[in-house]
Amino acid sequence: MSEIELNKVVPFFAEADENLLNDFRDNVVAQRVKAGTYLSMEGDPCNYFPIIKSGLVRVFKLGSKGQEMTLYRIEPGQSCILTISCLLSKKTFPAVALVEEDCEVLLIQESVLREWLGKYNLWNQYIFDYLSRVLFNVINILENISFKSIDIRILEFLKSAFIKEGYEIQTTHQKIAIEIGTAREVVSRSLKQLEKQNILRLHRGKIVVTDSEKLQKELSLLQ
Amino acid sequence: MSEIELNKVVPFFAEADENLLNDFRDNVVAQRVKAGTYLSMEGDPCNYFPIIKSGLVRVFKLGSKGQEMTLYRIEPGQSCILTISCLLSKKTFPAVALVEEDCEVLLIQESVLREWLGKYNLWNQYIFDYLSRVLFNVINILENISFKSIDIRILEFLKSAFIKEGYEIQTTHQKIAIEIGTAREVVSRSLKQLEKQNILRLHRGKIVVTDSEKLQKELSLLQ
DNA sequence: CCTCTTGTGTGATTTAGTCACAGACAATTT
DNA sequence: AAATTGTCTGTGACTAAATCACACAAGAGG
Repeated sequence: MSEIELNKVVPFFAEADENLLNDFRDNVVAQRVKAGTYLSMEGDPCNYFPIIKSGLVRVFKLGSKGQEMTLYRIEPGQSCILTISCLLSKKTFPAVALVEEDCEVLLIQESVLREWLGKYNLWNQYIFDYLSRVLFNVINILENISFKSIDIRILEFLKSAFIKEGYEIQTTHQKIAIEIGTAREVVSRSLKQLEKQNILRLHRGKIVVTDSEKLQKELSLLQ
Repeated sequence: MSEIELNKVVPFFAEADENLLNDFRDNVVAQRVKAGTYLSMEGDPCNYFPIIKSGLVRVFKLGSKGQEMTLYRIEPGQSCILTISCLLSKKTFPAVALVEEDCEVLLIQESVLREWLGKYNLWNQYIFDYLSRVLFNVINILENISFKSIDIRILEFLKSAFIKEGYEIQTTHQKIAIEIGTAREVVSRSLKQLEKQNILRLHRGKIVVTDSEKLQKELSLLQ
């Protein structure tokens, strides 16, 4: 893997010295993984530490009746922080990691990871940074679930989806349910209400925002 | 502070070298804090990194209507991992830290913390360890809230309280509610049911377990 | 013994989650 | 073009949990 390529994928390599770069090149195994495959299931032992070079992975909790609760996503340049925690504390993986978009994954062996943690401070920082980011994220999810109403959570989801995708939001009610941690029917009913308020129009696999200001107003009204 | 004292408080100092120990002695400020004081509130900036030498601190999320949701507790030898994350990522504290039992707190300045992270690997490990422990804990709370019924969560609380305290559990319904993240009335009603099943007897500020086997049986029946 | 604070009990109501289906839409096959 | 299939959406009925609004009880301190 060329140096230029590395820099693009993992930002912190821009600051890395020769030793770390060489070490990285020598010890990393690249692998392609198709969308739909499970990188790990609840209870799996962790042997390799993965960095996502391209693609998208969703990490979520699975309930006994198939309910899902998204914890975080891994984007290019990021890594699965739960895997690191598991590797270092010798626990098993406490969630499910599912590839959402075809991935190129860089794998690093446990022993190598440990060695690098002792050797390279930059490496420590990189991992530390993601670990606290995920912790903040999970605490935020906990806050949403504990203290905010379904209506607010759906409006917030729509708002951020609107910012990312624009007026046409490509998603299903089921997918929204998984993101905000509730049941599909609940999402359907709440969306129907918003349609009656002329904030949006519902279609199969698509939501069209018709009045983004009203959406914003409704949100600030409720919270 | 003597070396012997340090070892007792923070286990990893047993393995520390002279440099770290000296550095620690030179840069740490000890402070006493009374039960009931708030170490930090939501949105506070973090300036010092605290290690709890004695006492007990509860870190929790506070909802808009005063609802509380315990995230984790800090026991002697442990530190407030959220504070570290905040210090290093320059975010504000995302929760409330309340002293439950009188504390002796060791304070370390941000600049010193950063220096040590670069210098001492043991120090990195210590922080890393707590960070992932809290992350696992918060994910576990999330799982409980999302997927488990109130009855199960109360039975699990009682089980672990029984293991810690024995047949007489000194607590209030409100405190249980805060621990498992629900409302006081919900706890009262569920406990009343358990009393009707002759699993326990309710008193003011105290719950007496009368049939621990039945408690265990009920728990395995439900989950 | 009275007063005040803190803790508990309970009905009524609202919100959210679960269960059980009925259709609806779109892609593919016949 | 019609039939088949899988996925997505809508909705009523029911259950679980949270919220609201009190009444009352127990114990601490004067």
